[in-house]
Amino acid sequence: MWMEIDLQSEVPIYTQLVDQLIEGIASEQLKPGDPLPSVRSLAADLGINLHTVNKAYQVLKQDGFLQVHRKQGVVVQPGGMPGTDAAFRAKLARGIRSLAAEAAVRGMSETEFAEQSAAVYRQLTTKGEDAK
Amino acid sequence: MWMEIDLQSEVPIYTQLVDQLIEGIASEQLKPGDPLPSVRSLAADLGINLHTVNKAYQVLKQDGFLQVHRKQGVVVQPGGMPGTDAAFRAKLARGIRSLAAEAAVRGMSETEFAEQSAAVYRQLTTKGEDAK
Amino acid sequence: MWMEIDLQSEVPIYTQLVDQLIEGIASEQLKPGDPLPSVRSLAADLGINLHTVNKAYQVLKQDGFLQVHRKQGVVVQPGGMPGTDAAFRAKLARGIRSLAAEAAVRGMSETEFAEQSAAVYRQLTTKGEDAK
Amino acid sequence: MWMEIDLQSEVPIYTQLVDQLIEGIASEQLKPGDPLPSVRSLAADLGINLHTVNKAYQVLKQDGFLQVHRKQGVVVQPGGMPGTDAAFRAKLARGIRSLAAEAAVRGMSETEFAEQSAAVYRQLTTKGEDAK
DNA sequence: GTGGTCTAGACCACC
DNA sequence: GTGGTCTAGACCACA
Repeated sequence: MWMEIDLQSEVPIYTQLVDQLIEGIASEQLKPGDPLPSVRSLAADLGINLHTVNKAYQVLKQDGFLQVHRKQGVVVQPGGMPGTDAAFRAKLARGIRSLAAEAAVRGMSETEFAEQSAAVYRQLTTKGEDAK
Repeated sequence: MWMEIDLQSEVPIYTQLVDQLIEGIASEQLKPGDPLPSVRSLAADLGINLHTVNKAYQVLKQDGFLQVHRKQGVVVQPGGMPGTDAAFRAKLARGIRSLAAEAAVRGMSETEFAEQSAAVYRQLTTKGEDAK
Repeated sequence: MWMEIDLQSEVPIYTQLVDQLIEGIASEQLKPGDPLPSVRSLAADLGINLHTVNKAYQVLKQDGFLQVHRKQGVVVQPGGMPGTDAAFRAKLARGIRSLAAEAAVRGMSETEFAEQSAAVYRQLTTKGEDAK
Repeated sequence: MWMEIDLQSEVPIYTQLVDQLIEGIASEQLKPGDPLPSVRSLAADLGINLHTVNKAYQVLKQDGFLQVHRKQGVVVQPGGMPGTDAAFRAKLARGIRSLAAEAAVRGMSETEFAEQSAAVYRQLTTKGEDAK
């Protein structure tokens, strides 16, 4: 598996997992319908507890990014991803505001900030190209 | 004081304080050298614990946004704000990556995302105009 | 066969089967004495496991809705259905209580709830009319 | 605490907790803003694990029935309960359909069924009167 | 073998 | 003291 966990990080392990799985979908390394490793095998691969993996899967299921089948395991949501609903836009605005404020204080200009945002977005969504 | 605390939020109170103080500096409602309320008075104003305010001030001092004098109290860093050092750029990239990935998955385009970033930045830095 | 299985559902497949067979009897699409498909053929039709179909049949046999003959196969109970015994009334009360409580909390009135119950009952028992 | 857990039941403990808490709100034994016991104390009271209590609280928080504060613990949602949204109406219809089908098969009439529904609803919402 | 549930015990951040 | 997170190990229902 192409995931990496930083056990020393202050950000919870399950959150790291959630982020990386979303990035995997964004970069099309994970496509709708693709199967994901079972909680047990992924936990073993990463050297963490299966409950931690399970929590990440539950969060993503809750948000509509994954489906958990009774027996076949976990798959990437096949029928289209959830859109930019109000909850997400609020979350996005909050996240950007916090980052933008500190960037502004540290002297980064509006265009620099916007370009940085665009650059990170582009890098993410074209990461999958390397794998081809 | 123009700060608002959401006790129900999942984000720690001291973090909300830190964010709002940084936003205050970004919008120039707080200028270099400006005095900040004492730990005691701010805590009383907001109805929160002394330790919580103190922690926020310590974090901001640590990052170089504030100066804490034993006797004269707390002031906004008078000698220029810290710049965009490597640590910040890393933190910024991480923050944006997480947001950008979810935005991409939810169908938001690169330009939409960049424009949203610019819009939030602009709104922040021009908020102070109202107060004039 | 007119049954539909939702593999993504959180409710077990065998429970979905049980429910739909009971609904079939309620709507008189299945009448006392009617033969049911063999475990093998139904499993094949629905693309599920033999054991799953078998478990559903066993549950229904246990409750007295079906008769399972070693050789002749499975038939809908010919000699009258079981009545509203104490066990069922308890199960019914438990089920309704859980639904009614959430309905009440969400602001649905008693009459609304009762009418919804009646409406669903009526829809079920008249569904068979279409097939005629 | 007025809750009772049946460890032998096939229904998960956390689900029993969820149901009873919703019933408590429906009967106004729990009013908006009321504090709930901490996960630790409730777990100790009921003789179960704190994680089990926590799961119940998380489910109810997710559905908007509870708020979890950082430190004051858990309280009943003060600002109005969630309404009868599409998700709930679907869940309600599914639940009633399953019960109504079996009731019909067992010979319970539509009016009996509707009256039983109304009776259970009324008993729930007037239970709080006893406590007065 | 899969996820779901439960237990037990631990450490941490927050306040 | 509160909830949040993580680990470890267990049993069960489902398929």
